[in-house]
Amino acid sequence: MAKTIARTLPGFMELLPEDQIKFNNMMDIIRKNYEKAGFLPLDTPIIESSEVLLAKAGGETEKQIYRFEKGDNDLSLRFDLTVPLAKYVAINCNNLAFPFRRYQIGKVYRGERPQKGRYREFYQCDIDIIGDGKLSIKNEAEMPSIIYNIFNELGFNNFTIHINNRKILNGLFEELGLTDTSVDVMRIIDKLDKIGFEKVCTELEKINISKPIIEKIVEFLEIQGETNEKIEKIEKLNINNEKFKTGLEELKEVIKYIRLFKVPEENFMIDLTIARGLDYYTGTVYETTLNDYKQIGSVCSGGRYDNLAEYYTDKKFPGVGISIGLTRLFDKLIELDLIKNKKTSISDILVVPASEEDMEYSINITSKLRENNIKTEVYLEDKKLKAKIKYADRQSIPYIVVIGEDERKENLLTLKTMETGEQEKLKIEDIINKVKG
RNA sequence: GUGGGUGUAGCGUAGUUGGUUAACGCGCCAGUUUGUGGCACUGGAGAUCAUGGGUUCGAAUCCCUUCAUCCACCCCA
Repeated sequence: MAKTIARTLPGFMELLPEDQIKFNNMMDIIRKNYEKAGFLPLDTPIIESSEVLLAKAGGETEKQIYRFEKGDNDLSLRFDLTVPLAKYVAINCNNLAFPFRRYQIGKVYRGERPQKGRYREFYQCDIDIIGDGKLSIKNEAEMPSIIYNIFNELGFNNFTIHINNRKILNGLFEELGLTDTSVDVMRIIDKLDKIGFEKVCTELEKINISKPIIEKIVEFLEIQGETNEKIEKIEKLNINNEKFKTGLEELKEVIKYIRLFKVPEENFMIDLTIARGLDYYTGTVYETTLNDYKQIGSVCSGGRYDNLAEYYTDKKFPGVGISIGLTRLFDKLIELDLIKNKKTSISDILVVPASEEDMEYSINITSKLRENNIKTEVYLEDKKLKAKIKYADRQSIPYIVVIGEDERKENLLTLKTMETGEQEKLKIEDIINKVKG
């Protein structure tokens, strides 16, 4: 029979068990930290009606969304977790306690040309806090503290959470008379870390921004110093624009509470150059970089938005959220060989019957070990002993228990530590203690 | 959507002034070792050189087609 060529679509991540274990470990850390801060789990369907997903029409999402028909239904795969959240809140707002703190970890889909670090299916790990009508700005300070805890636990210490407030930039643009082009200007500024000041200026010239104004923008973006210094310098500019002033006040308050949430000074900074491409952010915005690996780009981004569910309801739901693009993050970390090889096996012990006669006894031992919460596998195939041991080696299982005629007669088990090759005959209780310890 | 690169065993590559049986490393399987994995040694399996066509006495190598894939831009996580 002619066989079909087995292949995985480009842009889809598929891992070997060893890497999948590492991936799951990262996801567990993220989930644990989200729950530690009191966020509630949420899962929504991967498929939604196109009407709902595309309520906010236009632009890139429409181009990149996977859309299809099944019968008369016009369906789409979700391209982020925020839009489904908006729908969910609009439907369930009467049954939710506000502020609603939810986390969601799930796959999202984007039909783009795949390339380095860009996937068509990838995991997003989101948290959002949604207010009913109002939401305190203090929530915007809590987000960085959660980011801090996660990246700390993931084993990075040299990372920076960049913080800015969109109102500051928008206010500045207003003051400079750039109302029509502010979105474009924002997008160009967002590329600063990638293409540098010179090219940003060229790009700005291209969209007909005059040189004196470009100079003013650059001058503003180049403000340097420690957090408090920066705030002072911004204040000294005496820009008399309401939006700008509000933004600055908000930024000051967020900084104050970030400190209260115990984010160390070296792990956050005011960064006037981050703008974020997405248009729905209205206030505070965040990006997080690993400073030793800046080429990765932002590993966790988010911000404040004023009206989450505006396309589904008249009620106002302001919110703040962040998202970790886990698939891309993992991909980069693997590429840079940055994931510490803690443990790549699932089982702690492989029970190895020396021959078929030892099978019954071995299965009993396996059950006992499992009853004691030890992750245990038993090798059931009729193969040579060396093949059985090789299996444990391949799976990086740290211990094997060999059971043969001698062991059964003596009522002792041979425990072999794979890494050192040492082996000793022990009672099952001793093995349980040793492996657990 | 725009522009560029690349397709040779499972993976990574060598082989291009066209010349017999396509080479190497890793991996895989077996044996040396019938109660012991990694290391070493020995042997083995595995490739219609992406596809279709053309040029030629002769094509992995030159030309064209198609397909696949990668990178960059756009945009984003």
